[in-house]
Amino acid sequence: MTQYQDQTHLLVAVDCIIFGFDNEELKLLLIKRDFEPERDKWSLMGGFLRPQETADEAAKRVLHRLTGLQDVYLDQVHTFSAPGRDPVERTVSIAYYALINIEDHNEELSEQHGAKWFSLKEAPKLIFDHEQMVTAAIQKLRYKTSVQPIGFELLPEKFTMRQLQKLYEAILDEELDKRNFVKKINQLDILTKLDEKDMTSSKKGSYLFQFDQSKYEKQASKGFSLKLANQL
Amino acid sequence: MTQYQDQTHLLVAVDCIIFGFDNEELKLLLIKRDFEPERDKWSLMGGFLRPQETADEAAKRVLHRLTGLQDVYLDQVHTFSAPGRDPVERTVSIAYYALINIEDHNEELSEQHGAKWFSLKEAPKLIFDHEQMVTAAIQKLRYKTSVQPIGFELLPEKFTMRQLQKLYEAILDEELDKRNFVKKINQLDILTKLDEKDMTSSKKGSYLFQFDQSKYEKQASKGFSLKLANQL
DNA sequence: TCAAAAGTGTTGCGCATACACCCATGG
DNA sequence: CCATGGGTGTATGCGCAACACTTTTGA
Repeated sequence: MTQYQDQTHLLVAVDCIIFGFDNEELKLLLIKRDFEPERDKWSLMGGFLRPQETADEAAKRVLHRLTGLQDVYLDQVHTFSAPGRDPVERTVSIAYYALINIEDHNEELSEQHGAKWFSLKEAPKLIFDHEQMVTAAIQKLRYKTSVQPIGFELLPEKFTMRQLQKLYEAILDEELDKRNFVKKINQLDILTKLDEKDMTSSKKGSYLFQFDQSKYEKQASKGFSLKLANQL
Repeated sequence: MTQYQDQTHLLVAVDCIIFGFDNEELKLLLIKRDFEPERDKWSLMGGFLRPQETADEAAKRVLHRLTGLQDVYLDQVHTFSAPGRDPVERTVSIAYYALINIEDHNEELSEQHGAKWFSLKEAPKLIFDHEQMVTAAIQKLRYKTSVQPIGFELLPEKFTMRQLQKLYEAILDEELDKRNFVKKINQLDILTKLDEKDMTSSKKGSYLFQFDQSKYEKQASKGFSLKLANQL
């Protein structure tokens, strides 16, 4: 049986672009590298692919190690393979982005890794090609958001319309009209309006909503015909 | 300096989904595997990543080997990494799709590889996860086509509106209205109408058009605001 | 003269956008 | 009672989709 013995074997890694949302802007969870080269520089959380796992599983593992979270929304973005991208040794890296609720993650764990949230616009320089990865991830997130309603992973279970709107504004980086936004979301018919109100943001209080998986699936099967963003 | 010595090294490959167009439907260039396992089964053209090349370069190389073509339109689709996907040895594969003019490729070369064009709908079973790759490639191609005018790579240098329409219909797998189509393409303003006519398709003859790179760039910088497909 | 493909404009409707006022309540 | 954010409806215009007839000419 033919073997592939003469071929070069390479390191394969995953790197995770971890998005969070603080009700104002999109955030990125970055870690401070604690080994050479580039010690103390900021970087994405990553890890090498192990013999018996898929890249998706590796990304999940890496994410769990940093945040303590399971079942995180993950999406493969792009694979980076320039020979010199990691100066230590050639490594092909598969970039993933993750959407997590910023409140949920285990702070102890992430502190152990020297992790910190940065707003997208104030993120520090990153090592290697990690900034390219972030750029590609945002683009993909934006695209996904504009064709299908994702992003609820970034919010608490119960949220107000206002929060959701702020989230979309942060992802798309444009302001949206309050009334039109509510109309669109309601047309999507994937949320349940609760009887509860959130009283922290105003005197009147604002209704809380909840993502409804079964509604979502019903609508998804019809195809989301609704345009959430002005342009892709 | 920390090294990554304890980590598993893997084979990394690229696989190419090669699209062509015969004025009627989308075609796929497949090769017959001439080694075990799965000898004589149909497969995508692929190759292993070499020490000093990026994945993009590897895809170009593989494509050149099969078709004799240089400077082919290539787009990375997705990376496949299931541990058992290649039974010989674990291989992570980065899938690319390529758009080529079906008339252009070197037939000798492709015959040497036992390559053959198949219409998308009549393609044979493929080895490993290659069918998944094809599916993912079509989706990405469809998406790209609907947000920016690509696909001219699939046509001869001079082509008729009718050919272009057929191409879009093949990619999007839906019928388009002739008059609306012409309007949309004209609005894009990226083609030059020639004084020549193609006389092979009808008695009247139909005008030939040519893709105009400089017009394209001018329009691209404004962003293509035009919707070519009904839905993404 | 007829068959076959090419070329061309108009209308109506649906959807997205733009826009402003009242409500409820805590302080 | 007032300040703050929450919640809601309508009118307009544009862009997309639907639609049919005339032209050309080779056979």
